[in-house]
Amino acid sequence: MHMSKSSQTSQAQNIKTLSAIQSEVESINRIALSVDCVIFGFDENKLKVLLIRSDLKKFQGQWSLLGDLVDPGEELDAAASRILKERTGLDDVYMEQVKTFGCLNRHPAGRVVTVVFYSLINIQNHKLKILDNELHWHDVSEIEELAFDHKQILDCSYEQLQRRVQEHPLAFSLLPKKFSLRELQNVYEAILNVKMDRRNFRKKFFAMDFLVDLDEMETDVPHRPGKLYNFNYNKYEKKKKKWVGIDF
Amino acid sequence: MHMSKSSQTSQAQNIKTLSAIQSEVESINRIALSVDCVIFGFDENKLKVLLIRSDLKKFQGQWSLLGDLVDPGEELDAAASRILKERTGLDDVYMEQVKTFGCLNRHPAGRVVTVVFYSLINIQNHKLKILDNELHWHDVSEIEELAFDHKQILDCSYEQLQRRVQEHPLAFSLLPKKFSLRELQNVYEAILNVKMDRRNFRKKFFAMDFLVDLDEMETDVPHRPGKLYNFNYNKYEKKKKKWVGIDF
DNA sequence: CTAATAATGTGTTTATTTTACACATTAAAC
DNA sequence: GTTTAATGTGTAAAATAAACACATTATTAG
Repeated sequence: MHMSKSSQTSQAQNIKTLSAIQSEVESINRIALSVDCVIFGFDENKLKVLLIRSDLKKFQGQWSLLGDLVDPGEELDAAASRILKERTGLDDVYMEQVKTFGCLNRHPAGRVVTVVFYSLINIQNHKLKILDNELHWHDVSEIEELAFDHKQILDCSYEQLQRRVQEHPLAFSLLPKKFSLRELQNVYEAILNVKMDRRNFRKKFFAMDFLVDLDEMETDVPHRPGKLYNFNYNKYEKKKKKWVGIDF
Repeated sequence: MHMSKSSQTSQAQNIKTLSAIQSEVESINRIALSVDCVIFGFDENKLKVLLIRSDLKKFQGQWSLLGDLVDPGEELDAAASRILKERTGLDDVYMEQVKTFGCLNRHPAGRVVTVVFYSLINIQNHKLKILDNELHWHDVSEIEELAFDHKQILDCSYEQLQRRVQEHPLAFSLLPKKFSLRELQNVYEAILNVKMDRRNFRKKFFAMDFLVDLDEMETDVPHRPGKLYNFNYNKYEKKKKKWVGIDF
């Protein structure tokens, strides 16, 4: 960052002292910083997102994403991890920064700029920590309104997830370590909102050669059980492709 | 954002008052917010980025991106536009948010979180406003070190540009309104750092059917002049494809 | 126990897309 | 007017993606 606004510079060299910058930071700064977490899960063949009842009067009764102010001594992703851990009990979770939302009027308490992260978690792995307010999974496709600008944030995060899941092996983070090809296809169909051909889907994943056949079968399914697989991230890291093309 | 840290809530409903939130914001907030602009241009068949000499003693002599603190009453993208306008004289420029960088120690003056935008401008359209410090175009491929964490920011922005340019018609923003197919190919080759087949490149763009043949020819080229085209954004908006696939 | 059900598992054919590749044409430079 | 260096064009081969049907297996219902 180049701080062009300051005029307290040593004129000869036009080089600012550190203390000049520091006081500049102190005086100008009237912006609060928060993080919001878009926590995606997958259940009942649907993409879900974790929401909580808003604790603001203005949005009473409405649902909102999980977020909190960032502590001045806290890294951004650490703040997001803290929120996730508090609410789901999980750490070591796939997380990615989405975008920062800073509209002047997005928060009724004043200027609050929020850095958004999305996470992918395996719903079966965790127990929700319902603390102050209700905490529930909601179908992403059925959400029409949220508190603050959180609908817009959710839409943006979902679109980013849709883009990323097509080029990176994210889908596995939504599933148990062992999964069937049917479950994997269900994840893709839910995220991308399309139907895929079962045979071509299998062919594609076997051709990639990142799935490990565990020689185990599904249990407790009301039909012929399928084989279980897991994803070999090491193999992926070695072989992942860099494609170059123009397509729009 | 759900502000779980506060304990000054109306206990019955667990609903916070606005003033409780406001004072919370006031007291907790010790983080400064800036924007940084990664301004890309294209010249001499190379991708360029606009840099300025750092005005911080600690980074004396090093180059840095253009940035500034965000005014509390200023939108994030407005701050980025302001910087761009100040330095290049241009508005109405392609701009996209990249990511927010907030490492605790990224700025020597204290906690400064910065929202990064990249812009694409046509170098021939503007006159640099060299104010306090030197302002120069640099080959992106030759930059090895920058002040602050700006090298990391540049790398991240460049990678985002590489991804985006393959799926969206951004390249045109780096060229004059009228351009030859050769120039267009040069932009892609510079950004993606690959060589492409001239015939296949032409075939691909003609098939897309977004280029308008202007019935004009290049002038002042030391060889047979090529035809000039421009890009029809309206047609693109109507026909752009949503592709769905899995590829990694 | 048997039959019906509902899912898994597997190959081939066709269409589409991408890649590789060569020669005639045009204007500028000498 | 000859040389030079770029533009402009088409086709064949290869790779990828899409469409498509039937036998198999475990569970469920009768």
